[in-house]
Amino acid sequence: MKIVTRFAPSPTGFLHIGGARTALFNWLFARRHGGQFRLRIEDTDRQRSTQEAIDAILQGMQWLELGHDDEIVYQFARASRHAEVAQDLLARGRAYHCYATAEELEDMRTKQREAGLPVRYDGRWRDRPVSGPAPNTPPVVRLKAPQTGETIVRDHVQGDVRFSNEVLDDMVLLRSDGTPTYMLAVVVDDFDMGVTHVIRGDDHLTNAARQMQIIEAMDWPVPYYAHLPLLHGEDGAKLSKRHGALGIHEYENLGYLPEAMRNYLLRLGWSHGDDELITTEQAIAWFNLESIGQSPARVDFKKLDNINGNYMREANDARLTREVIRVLHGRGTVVPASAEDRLTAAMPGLKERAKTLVELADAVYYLVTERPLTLDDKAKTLITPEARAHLAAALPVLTNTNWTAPELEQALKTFAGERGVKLGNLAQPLRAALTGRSTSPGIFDVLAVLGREDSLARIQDQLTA
RNA sequence: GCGCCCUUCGUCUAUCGGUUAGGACGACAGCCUUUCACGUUGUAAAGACGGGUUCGAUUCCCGUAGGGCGCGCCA
Repeated sequence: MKIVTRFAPSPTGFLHIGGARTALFNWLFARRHGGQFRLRIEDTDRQRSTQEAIDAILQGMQWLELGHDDEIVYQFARASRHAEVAQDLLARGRAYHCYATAEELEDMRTKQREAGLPVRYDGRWRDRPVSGPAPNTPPVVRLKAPQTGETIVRDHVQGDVRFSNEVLDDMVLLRSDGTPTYMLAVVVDDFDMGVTHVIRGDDHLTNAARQMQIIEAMDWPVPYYAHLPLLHGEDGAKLSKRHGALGIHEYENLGYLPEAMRNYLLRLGWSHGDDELITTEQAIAWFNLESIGQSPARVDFKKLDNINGNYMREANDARLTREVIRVLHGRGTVVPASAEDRLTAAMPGLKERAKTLVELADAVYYLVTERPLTLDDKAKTLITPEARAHLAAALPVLTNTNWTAPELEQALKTFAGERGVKLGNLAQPLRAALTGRSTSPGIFDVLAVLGREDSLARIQDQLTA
């Protein structure tokens, strides 16, 4: 069987972390089986769907590198096909017109609530003879759902989930204005797109039962279902802006690498023994529905940071240089072209120390700023009169040393030994003078990357300051 | 209210009836060290509760509690 999965977001907001995970799982499953991963924009809610949201979703998926196959399906454009299916259902006697008004239904629900009864459509138009007087209001089309027996969703994550048909009411298929509802549209589109596996959030589990009723009324094949437990925020509460329901593009701005994000998202609900760092290639080889957990997970930025740090260290230096320059530009920082080579040269030492691109950008201050440097507070305290004396004395030694990290190290260690000063007491002031900060990559690497001229001048700056 | 789902360290998770309940993040402590990281060693840390089934339950069943989702002419 050719496997087809789909990601079907509604463009009423940005792509958040939960949606991104759903997209990832669908993508992985399709890739794993050499199938197709399709994208469908569920824009049938004309009031709330926006082009901005569509763009945000597309950009988010592009950033995550989750490429879809085939054309994007825009659900609204398929309204006439949906209506056609509704007519078909009507013709088969599996659906009927309902003339109840919104007010009437609201009234019905209120009464049901008050009486402590389950809130659902009571089927008041289900068996009315068509020959009766047609009311003035335009009707909706409702599914004539089975009233006895049960509908069983055979879910790959949740197992068999049984719903008594008594609790599922006759859902609206076509609104009074002739437009399709979500329930109908999903079923028709999934069928037309040849979707074999529906992988989506847990919040659709009950919908699955209702959708199955439509599918069965049409005699269509029921897809395999996999409903993913929802994601919660760090505090366990529902995902909200504070802790995770950020648009996925925010994670890009926060300085995360897409491959790290994928790894993190994958581990939220899916596992492969004790493996934590899982490359996308491995994920494609290993991904399966059986290993998806059944309980909801919380987002944890600490863990994300850690994973991102791991990927940063593995990342290519030239790439990180490009990325950090991009972040710097975003901040309005001017990066001289000459700094690019320095950045790349310093990258091995820099990336060891950063968990995100943002941290990386913070750390490259000394490479993209022209002297004289402005020292931060901690660095200032390192430049004591005694430190100045050490630096002054070291200057001629440095001047006469071959400018490579190993040779500089050798020279300065010897110098420190002869002077009877601990290397740290020399290295820290040196670090302050060269980088303007109290922390940086190894000081000999800093010297080497900065070069003789700039290094000596920066030290000189602190002697005369 | 009705229906459905979920419940192992603070967090993500492993375990597919028999383990000293494992790993990772985080925390704490040590080592390494020119700073910060990295790395490394170690410590603390979990089966919600109550019943069953079984020779034996974290694991299977039921109930309770807690959390979540759904119950629209929204998606």
